[in-house]
Amino acid sequence: MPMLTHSGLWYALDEIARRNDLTPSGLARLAGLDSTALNKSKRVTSEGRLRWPSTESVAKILQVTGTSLEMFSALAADHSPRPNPSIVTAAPFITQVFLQEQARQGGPKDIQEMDQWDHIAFPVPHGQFVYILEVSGNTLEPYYSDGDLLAIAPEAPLRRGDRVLFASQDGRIGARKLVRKTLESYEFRGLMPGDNPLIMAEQELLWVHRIVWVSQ
DNA sequence: TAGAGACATCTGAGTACACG
DNA sequence: CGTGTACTCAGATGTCTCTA
Repeated sequence: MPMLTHSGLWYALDEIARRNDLTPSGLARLAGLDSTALNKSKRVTSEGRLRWPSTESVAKILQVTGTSLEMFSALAADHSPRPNPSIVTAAPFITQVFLQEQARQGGPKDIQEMDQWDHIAFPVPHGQFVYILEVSGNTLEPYYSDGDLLAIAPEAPLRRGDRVLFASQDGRIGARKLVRKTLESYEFRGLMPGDNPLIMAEQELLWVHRIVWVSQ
């Protein structure tokens, strides 16, 4: 169960502003709050104590932007810290368009062998190989939007509740939460409560990789 | 538009007390 | 003894104002 963290909550509010083409000040005004209510300076006191927006303020922001509580929770959870992160200085950096093209061609099965892409720095669990996927288009919405970066650990063991990225034999790329895996199939759910389950046979899938980090 | 300080207002924990 | 209510007050959040 993801925790609602201070950074995650403020990240979610910033993301809601960004997705509505607003600055934090603009979002605050739109919600009927003081324009400085979402200032960076109002998030931590001069003594270093974390400040949290009231539930009333959050409710107003969700209402005026038409953002569901589920979406807000998902945004905040996406920014929750992973346990024992370490800084990986380099990882293959590929686009969703490229990944989809590879999936249509029946691959790639072993992304770790790819090394001709850009590299960036980001935090991931220690010692795991990862690659960075830049989301393009709207095929992963509402979970991930154009320009989001996902760190994918293709060799990480899959566990119940993991967020995963998968490629189907017909070239589709999808993001879901893994509910269970049997010998013959995978059962997924959407990242939002109430999303319909998705059951895919093992032979329908090219690969299923664990999402270990998200930067939006 | 954002940052920062001062101040107003609100919230909730703690406490005391009454009542069944 | 358990529960409900009223009160106090420290701390937290929101607003105002000024500056950059």
